[in-house]
Amino acid sequence: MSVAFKIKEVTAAAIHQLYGIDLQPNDVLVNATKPEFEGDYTVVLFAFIKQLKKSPDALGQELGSYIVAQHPELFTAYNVIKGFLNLTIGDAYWLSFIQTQFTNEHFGEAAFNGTKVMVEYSSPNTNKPLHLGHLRNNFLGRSIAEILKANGNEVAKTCIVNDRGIHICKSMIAWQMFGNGATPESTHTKGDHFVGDYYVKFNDEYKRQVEELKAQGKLDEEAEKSAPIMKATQQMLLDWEAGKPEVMELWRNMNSWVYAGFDSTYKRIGSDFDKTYYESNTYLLGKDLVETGLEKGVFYQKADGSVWIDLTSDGLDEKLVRRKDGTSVYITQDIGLAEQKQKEFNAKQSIYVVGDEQNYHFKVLKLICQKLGLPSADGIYHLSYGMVELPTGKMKSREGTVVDADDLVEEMVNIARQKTEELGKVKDFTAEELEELYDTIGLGALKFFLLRVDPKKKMVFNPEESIDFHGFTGPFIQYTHARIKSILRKSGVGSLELGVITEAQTLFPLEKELSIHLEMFPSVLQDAADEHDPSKVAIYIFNLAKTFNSFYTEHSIGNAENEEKKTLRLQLSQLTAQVIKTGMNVLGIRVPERM
RNA sequence: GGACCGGUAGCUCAGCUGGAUAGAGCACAAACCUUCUAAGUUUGGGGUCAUUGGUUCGAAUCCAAUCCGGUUCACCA
Repeated sequence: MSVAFKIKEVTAAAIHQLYGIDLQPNDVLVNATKPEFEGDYTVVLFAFIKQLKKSPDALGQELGSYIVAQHPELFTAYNVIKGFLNLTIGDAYWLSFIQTQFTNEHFGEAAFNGTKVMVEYSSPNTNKPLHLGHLRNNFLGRSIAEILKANGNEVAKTCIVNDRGIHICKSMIAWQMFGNGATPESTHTKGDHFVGDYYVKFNDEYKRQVEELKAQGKLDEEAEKSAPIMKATQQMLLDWEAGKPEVMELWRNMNSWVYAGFDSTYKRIGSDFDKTYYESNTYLLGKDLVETGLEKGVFYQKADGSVWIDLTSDGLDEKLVRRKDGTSVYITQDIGLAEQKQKEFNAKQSIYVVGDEQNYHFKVLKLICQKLGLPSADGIYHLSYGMVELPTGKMKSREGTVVDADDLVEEMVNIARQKTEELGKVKDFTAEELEELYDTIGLGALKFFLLRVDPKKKMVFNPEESIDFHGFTGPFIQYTHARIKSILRKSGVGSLELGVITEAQTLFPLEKELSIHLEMFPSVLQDAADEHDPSKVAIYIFNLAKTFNSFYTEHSIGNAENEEKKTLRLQLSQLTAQVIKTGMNVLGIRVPERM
């Protein structure tokens, strides 16, 4: 349990004892004490003064003296300023904390709690390669899965591949028209890029045909509808649904190229899945649930045969769940898939990592599942994240303003290579070790950049300015880790064989500050899981690294004033490195031993 | 038009269950490597927290209105 929470408990208990008022620990507001005041943690008293009819100062004095007297093992002093009760934690507490945790490689992680959670993420279309937006999705999904694991959950990662539909047929048609039998192998192109190029070709040709028809005097809408290439694409979708052999073969071929491309990108960025669903297998799911819904009176049928649900009483609209031709729509498939996943995994919570433009969709999905009384309903959680935008606005594939995932990863790794070479600190590394280091740093910079921002918020990426390697960045934290490891190596101690601190000693401010930061780690991990927000971890780790670097600059570790101090500082360093490693790992970022 | 999200330093972002003088990083100006990794540290300048009103001991945070930006409300997925 964290000290901050203990203070809440102790304060609530004290108020109960002294004034007979029952409080929950979380009714007590506890903050870190501002640096300009004496103390470590501050209890904010204003909330209680009305109820207790006491002046803030009197209440603070009474509470402070009571709490300190009751818990001498924890507190050594208090002071009251205005309505703030500042408490000082004794050095003995921090020393004991460091002493008991510095060898704990799982510090911060919770014990297995038996809860099953599903995380669905990535979910690409097979008509074009991954871009920066997908990277945010993949990093978020992977990270939230790791954060949940660290909090004791059993996590299953899933992916739904959107491998069918009109957009896939567009690439297929364009390949038939312009491909001349080319393949990724024959053109030495990565499969997903190869197929994506035909998607672009489709759009170019389509635009050309529309212009041509308009020049012949047709109206916009008519031209768009009657363009031969669009008609051919629509026919192809019908042929696909009918299972026409040559269309199926082309479809399988093109998808296999895309999958090969995706696989190599996934491998590089560290995305993996316990189970992959393909929409071509799941798009018919949910049909039986439409019948169920009709029987239960949750859905209703219109005169033309289409089936709807009326959500106006929930403040939403009417929503179609089955077309008049009897085919199902997106939401119906999703309901069906939710049920299928529920049957397969029986998870308590099912997290969907999907962009915020689908907020409405997931609201509706959950609502419909609840109205149908499905077991999956209450576990549905939409982890909604904002778009990654360019300074000029949204990325648009049609306007060529998309930041390609593979290109960006490559660029980041190249920058890492260049900077590492300039600094020249790892000249003795083998070629393989160097490549691994460049990957670690380049991808670390990229992942940290995308994860350090609150997922809910949209964010801006400027391709003109490369992602930084200084300050609030992945490499800064990786560097701090490598630096600590270097110190530990030079001090000639193995990780588990540091001495015992026996004497009570006085902590310097930065030693204490570092201890306080370290002690917060478990509650930060828990908070990140509760909020589904990896940025909490990113921000925390950054502040920890910054605190360590100040501590490092101020105090010598290997040549400390005496053996006691040396032992303490080595233990502090060791635990800091451990927390950085665990924290970065849940973000999906590796930390090097040297850089 | 309805619903939802956002607007904090030149830029990118924290802070939002109301609490002490609103914080980081980048950029800018300067200082610090014969001793543990300078991808570092320290210092400085930089703010009408979109606007207006309200709630109260106290508002960047809550409420209302307004302005600006975004998303969504498809027999697309």
